[in-house]
Amino acid sequence: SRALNGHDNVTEAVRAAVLKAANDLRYTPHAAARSLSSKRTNTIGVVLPDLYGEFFSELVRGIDQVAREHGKYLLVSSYHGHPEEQGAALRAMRGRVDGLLVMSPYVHESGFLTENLPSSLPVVLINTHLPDSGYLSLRIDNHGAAVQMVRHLVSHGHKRIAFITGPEDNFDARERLRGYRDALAELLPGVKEWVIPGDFGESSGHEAGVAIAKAKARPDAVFAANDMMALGCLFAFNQASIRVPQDIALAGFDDIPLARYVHPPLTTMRVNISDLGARAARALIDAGSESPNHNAPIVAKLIERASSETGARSSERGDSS
Amino acid sequence: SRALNGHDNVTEAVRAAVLKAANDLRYTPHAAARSLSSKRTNTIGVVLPDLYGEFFSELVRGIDQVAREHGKYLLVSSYHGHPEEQGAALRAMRGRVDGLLVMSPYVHESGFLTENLPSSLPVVLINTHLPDSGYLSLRIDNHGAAVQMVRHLVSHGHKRIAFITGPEDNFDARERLRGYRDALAELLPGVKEWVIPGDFGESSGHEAGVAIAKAKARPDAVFAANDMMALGCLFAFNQASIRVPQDIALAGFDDIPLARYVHPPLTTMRVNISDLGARAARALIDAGSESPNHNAPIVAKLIERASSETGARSSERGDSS
DNA sequence: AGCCCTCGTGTAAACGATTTCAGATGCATC
DNA sequence: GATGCATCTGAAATCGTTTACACGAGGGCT
Repeated sequence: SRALNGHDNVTEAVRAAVLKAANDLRYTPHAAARSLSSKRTNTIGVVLPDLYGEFFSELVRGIDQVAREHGKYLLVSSYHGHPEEQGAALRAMRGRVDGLLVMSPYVHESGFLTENLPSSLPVVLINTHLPDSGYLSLRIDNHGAAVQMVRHLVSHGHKRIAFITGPEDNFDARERLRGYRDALAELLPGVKEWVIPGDFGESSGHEAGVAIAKAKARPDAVFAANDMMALGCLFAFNQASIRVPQDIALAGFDDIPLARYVHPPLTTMRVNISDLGARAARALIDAGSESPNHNAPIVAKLIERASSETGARSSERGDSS
Repeated sequence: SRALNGHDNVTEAVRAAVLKAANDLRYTPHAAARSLSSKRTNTIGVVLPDLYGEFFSELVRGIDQVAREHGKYLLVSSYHGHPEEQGAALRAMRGRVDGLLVMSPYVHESGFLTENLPSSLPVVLINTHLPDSGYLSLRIDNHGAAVQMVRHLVSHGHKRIAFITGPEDNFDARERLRGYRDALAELLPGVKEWVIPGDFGESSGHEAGVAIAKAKARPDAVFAANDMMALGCLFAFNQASIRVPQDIALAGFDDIPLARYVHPPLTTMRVNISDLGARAARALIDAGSESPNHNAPIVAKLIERASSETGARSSERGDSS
């Protein structure tokens, strides 16, 4: 063991002999036994609500990158919205991992989470609303991003700005809504908010678009809490022969790959998700050393495209990825 | 242990007492210790070349789904094309997992793989070229899919069909090329093949498109070995004012989400990737019981869209996902 | 020369579960 | 009433490492 693990209290001659023997015998250490005695697993646990879609794919990719740099393995687990599965997943991590990355974007579960998070392991929360828990927590600055977008729309002269919300129990969605409201109150005092319910799905965006098309007084601009709803909305506008951006401006949130390719290309907020994952992983690995910037929220970047332009111009085609 | 693990040789009274005590103490079994003694980890290892992009995201999702149904955990590992990392990853799985799902789409490494795959664990290969290894191996019927696509193009009256290849050392790419050649030889004997090198990247597709645009005699149709290259090619055609499909038909492979949204929507081959992952996981879990259909290749489905239509028609907009 | 300290190596305890094995208890049978 | 058998429980071995500890040899110092 001493020879193989590179301890310094072993003669080079002996080490060479051991190494040769190990190689000859095709010896591979048994990870479970090693973990049991050393109390380290070299594995970090990742507990996510789902694995579907680009967001999680990118998140895991960022985590994986940092993990590999540090020689850590990744134990992933998704719970598909079932709290009991999430609890089971969290508890089953004991003895399996050295630390946990947990994402739980549901606002109602804060008690549940503190109940089930293992106390003995370092934990980093991702985009999870758990106030005053003492856990390290990384999040996207959804509020600031929404403010930024409203500011952009207002700067283009729009006054009546409608907002299509996400699911009520989703923390990101709430923060975006809050940003919309705050920005509106600050930039356009006296103008009433216009909030249309949605659920992040394309069809709910479509319904919202239909509702807007039917309204007697249409808004100048529509800000959807995510791109999929914005696309649904755009589709509804197309069907109703409402031109974007000439008749109505449209903006989304997430910058999904499609956003660049639709007609007109969609103005949206981009969040570097793999960076979010990478920073979370780094924060977990550095846990204890308390780098202060670990807690800084991830700021989103405004991606201006044709869907929010003031004049009608030609379409943009993005760079290839 | 007997009480907690539901063995039947324990009185209900005792079991209840143990369960209560365990609950009071917030006892959680230590996975490493359990694995060491029981020789089971309830974990399956997934070794992939990368985690980037929709393909791997979907693959992992399919695997995860089946794994969760069976109460298994997932240890994922990517090696980013570095064989030494891949070897290390494979060896480090000992004592960590009960079985391995391995994808290694490089044709040149067959010796390397047999060398590093742990002999003691059940292994299922995904889209990996390793002839006569005895391992269970699931693959996509790339050859058949390419044949199907060429058949489709030919049935629309195209005769001069160009093919943009993928990376030379990629097994999928090779199979698609082989399918193109075989179909051409069968359906259009005497017509010479037209193969343009590519590397699966959008820019290589763009270069191929530029080359085709410059050619004195253009092909009737272009079949790209994947959608990204087809999109690059489409972009080049747009720049050269070549109309698709009126002047030239275009087809891709993969059915990435974008394919439906570009102008014109792209004809392509769809592979149910999450199903591939799910079937691989199922095969691994059932390892030993030898269900014969485990080895059946995954067949791709032709998705006909406007980019290969004979007459110029209006664009299609797909259903929302 | 004797002492102490350092360095390297062999031995054994610990890690926390599962599982085998040996008793103990209770019940039925002869 | 003794024997046998089935059932449950307690003790101990086991899994494959790491690490603490003890021991012996060698070198520098007084």
